[in-house]
Parts: sequence; C-alpha cells; structure tokens
Amino acid sequence: MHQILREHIEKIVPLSEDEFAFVCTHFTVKKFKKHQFLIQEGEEVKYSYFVISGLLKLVHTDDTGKERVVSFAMEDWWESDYYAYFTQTRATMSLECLEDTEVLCLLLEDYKKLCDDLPKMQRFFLEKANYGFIGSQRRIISWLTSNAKERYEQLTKQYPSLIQRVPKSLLAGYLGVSRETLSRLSP
Amino acid sequence: MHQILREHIEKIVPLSEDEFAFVCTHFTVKKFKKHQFLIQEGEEVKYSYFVISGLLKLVHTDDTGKERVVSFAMEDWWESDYYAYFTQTRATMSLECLEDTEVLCLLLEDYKKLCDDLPKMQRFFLEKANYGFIGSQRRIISWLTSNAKERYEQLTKQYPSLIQRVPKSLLAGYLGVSRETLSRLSP
DNA sequence: TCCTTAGTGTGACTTAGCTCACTTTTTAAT
DNA sequence: ATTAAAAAGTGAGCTAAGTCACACTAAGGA
Repeated sequence: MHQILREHIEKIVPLSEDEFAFVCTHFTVKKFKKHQFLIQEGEEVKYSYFVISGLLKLVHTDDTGKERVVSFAMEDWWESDYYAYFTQTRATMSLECLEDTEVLCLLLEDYKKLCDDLPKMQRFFLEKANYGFIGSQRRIISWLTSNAKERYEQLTKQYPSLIQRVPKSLLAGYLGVSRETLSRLSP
Repeated sequence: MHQILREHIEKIVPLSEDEFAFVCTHFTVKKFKKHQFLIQEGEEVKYSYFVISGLLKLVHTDDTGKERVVSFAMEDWWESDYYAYFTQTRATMSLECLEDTEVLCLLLEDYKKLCDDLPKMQRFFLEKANYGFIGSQRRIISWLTSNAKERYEQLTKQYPSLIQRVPKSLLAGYLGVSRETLSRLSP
C-alpha cells in the first residue's frame, strides 16, 4: 500500500512496518482527471499533496490574466500552495492536473500530528523543506545568471521527462519567457 | 546572553532558561570586519550563521566574473551556502560582510545534535525552512510576473531598511538588473 | 470520419533592458 | 583639507525578448 510513499520517505529516514502503517493513517487517497483543480485561487487550501501518478501544475495568475507556472509536480513530488496551507489563508495560486492524477492528501492538522508523534517524520519534512529551499534558490541563481536559452537547456537537462510530458507553452511560462521566444530557441 | 537569538527562536517555540542555555552551548560567536569573507567560493562551508548585528551578502559569481547577489542577511537572519553546508561540499557562493558584523556560528554537527536532542529546535528549524522556501518561491513569482521597476518597488516595500544600507549597484545585482537600468527607474 | 481545439512555428515590428563611455557626487582615508 | 576610491547618474546605440497576427499540425470528441 502506497509503496511509492514508503520508498520516498525511506530515502531519508528508515521506517518499521508499524511506523509506516501509522504514517499511512494520516493520508487519504484521491484521484483527479486531467483539467481538474486540486486548488483554486481564492479558496482554502486543505491539503498538501504527494503525487503517486500523473502530473500537476502550480500556477499564479496576474491581474492581466496571464498564467505563470510556479512549479510542476510529477510522481514522487510534493505540491501545494504552501503559504496558504501553513498560514491557513486563501490560495493565491491554483493547482491543476495536466494528466489524470492520483495523490495522497495530508491535512495540516495531520501534518502537525505526524511531526509531533513521530520525530522521524519531522526530520523527513525538515530535510524536504531544506532541499525545497535550496532548489528554489538554484532556480533564482539560474535566472540571475542565464538567458532564456541557457535556462531552457538547464531545465531540459535537469528534468528530461518533463519536457516530453508538458506542452512547450507551459514550459515557457515556467521559464518566464513567451511561447514564441521559446519556440525560436532550439537551433 | 544572545538575547536576540532567544527572541528569534521564541517567536516560534517557547524555551525554558535551561533549554535556551543548552541551545547556546551549540553556538560560537565571531566578529568580522567589513569586506571580510565568512564563506569563500571553492572552500568548505563549516557553519550556518545567525546574524546578531551587521549586514552580509551572499554572492554567486559566474564564469565571466559577474557577481549576482543571491541574498542579503541582516540582524535576525540566518545565512549560509546551504547546499554546500548540508551536503558538505565546496561552496559555490561566497558570503561577505557589507558592514562590521557579529554572528553566531552553528556547525552542521551541532545543528544535527540540536535537532536530535531538543525536538523543539527541530520544529523551529522546520518552520524556518518552510518559510525560507515560501520566501524564495515568492521571489520567483515576483520575477515571473513583474518588470524591473515593479520588482524594485516590491523590494523597497518589503525591506525598506535594506535600501538605506546597501549600495544600489548591489540591489541591482539582487534584482537581476544592470546598475544603470536601476538608476533610471526612479521617476 | 469530420471537426473543433490545443499546441506549435514564423514573420514583422516594438520595447525593456543591456553595454560602453563619460561625468558628477559621495564617502573614506591619509 | 586633499586625494583617492566607490557609488550614482546619464547619453547613445544595440540586442534579447515581447507582442500581434496568421498559418500549420496534431490530437481528441461526436
């Protein structure tokens, strides 16, 4: 049951059968179809999501209605509007399926319980958060030091599978470049 | 002793006298003069730093020798090259004083001990890491959705004191804009 | 199978921001 | 007070990337 989650956690902390069973009690499974929303801008953010299968995009829409992709999430990734989640405020981003997707859902309350009752899991989340921070910082550095083409090449290198699964227009939105510019980069 | 640190931690978790005394045993104090380096690119990163007074810049230098400011750190902020720190690899960034600066230094070993021996502190670091991640993500969104002028205005609003203390050329480096462009934004 | 829609490519033009070169102002150091 | 160094401003021209418009292709639903 939820073997992916177990492997994912055990990359950081080993778990006994009982411990993993206990961890599982905090999650619920949900399935969504392509184009469905897990989080809608302006609504409350109940869950943090762990992707079992499928693909999600986390999107910020500006006043002019332009969509910018803050992040993607595929198998084995966590995703949510974390500001809204942790502060229990309304979402400023939306989370939408690019493919049919199955996720494990974790209520903030259960996240806290898990941290309190199983120190190993707190350590797991701490490590995840640290690497999440480092990852974002790398993306900032990539943006500070590289032009559109270089950033696209870095992305291709870092997540080759993503390039196959996501339309280029969305990759452009993720890189902060227009669709047309990305289309002209290739040679 | 280190009253700032205590207040800083207690914004998140309350500590008894004994607990705080225990926490303190994990830190060492160091003082640096303006222009001194706490971390040099290519060297090992021993510490994570908590700034008691002064001002630091975390800088990434690209192949052409151009400096880009990844982050600033003033009183009450934590700073390090966290990738190098956590993975115990060589620094890819440098950390330099913009003013005379006093810091508390935390070895990775002591960070781990602190997390293991005092769950409250693990919770503290978890919360810090989560908000660090959220902060970086907001900077990414700001870059995805705003032009140079808007980003500068957001920065001014968010950290008014920083604008007073840091030369504009460095703010430009932080915003990913040339010195000259920043200079022309004001009206 | 046809038809609609999403995704992609490309030309023409515009613009934000870069670079280079020089000047002025501010700050720090002797 | 004098000088040097750092920081800031500004003009001129250049370029990466944006915008708008239209054409083409692939793919999913009735």
